Amino acid sequence: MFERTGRPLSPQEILELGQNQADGLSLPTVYRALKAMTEAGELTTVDLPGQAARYELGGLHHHHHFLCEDCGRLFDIPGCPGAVHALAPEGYQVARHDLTLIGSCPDCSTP
Amino acid sequence: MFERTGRPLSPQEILELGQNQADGLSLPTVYRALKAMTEAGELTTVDLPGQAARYELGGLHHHHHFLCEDCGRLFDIPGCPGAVHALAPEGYQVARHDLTLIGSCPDCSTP
DNA sequence: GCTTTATTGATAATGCACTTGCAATAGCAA
DNA sequence: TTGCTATTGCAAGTGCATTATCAATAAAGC
Repeated sequence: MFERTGRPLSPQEILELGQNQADGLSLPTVYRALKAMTEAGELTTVDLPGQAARYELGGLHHHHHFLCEDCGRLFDIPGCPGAVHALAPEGYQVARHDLTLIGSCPDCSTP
Repeated sequence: MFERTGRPLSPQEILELGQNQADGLSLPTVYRALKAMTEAGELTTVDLPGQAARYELGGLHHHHHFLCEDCGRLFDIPGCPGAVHALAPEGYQVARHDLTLIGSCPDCSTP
């Protein structure tokens, strides 16, 4: 019950991975484990619009995500354009930000 | 039935605005109008994770959004850090990107 | 003024992600 | 092995945004 694939996984993906790995695994069990691990700080949540949330290991460096429109997978991408907070107009206090690149991953862009 | 408040509105917000403006307005009507106007290209959709979608006028310049965690409202912010696409690692083809700043709007940060 | 058509509102239904209740199973100590 | 506790799977249930249904009302045409 550990996710080391290097990219954020959705509950469905976790379910399928778990089922492939010999043990039968059910969706409620996935959600129960995710909830427990998130509360324990081991995982963090990555929310996407209109889709199920993804989960990745907590304590990672600040980074952003790449969403492949073809396969629906989400990837971590390192780095961050520094000037982001300066975009906020006068009076807006920025606590954090969220950047997602959308396109095709290597697997899907070179068929 | 036109939204010129200068920021993206959720169906709920549109409903409340419409109801305040003399006419009784119902949620199905809001969704019907939004669907028609979106298909006609007059509106574009702004999806947020875990929340109802927002709608804003189509044909605006490239811009991003600011989400106030206190009041839940979404605002337009001009500009864009140019170097965004360069963040993608080798092999990832970026079609577009999505940047959201999260924090407190002027109304909420100075009570 | 009266019939036909379109639009609206109220309500119920759908789809989806996620959660819960509960019986069955696994793990483990004695 | 026996009995107890914790975890699991299954199936049903929640909550929410969105959509369909359909009668009623408003607008348009005659």
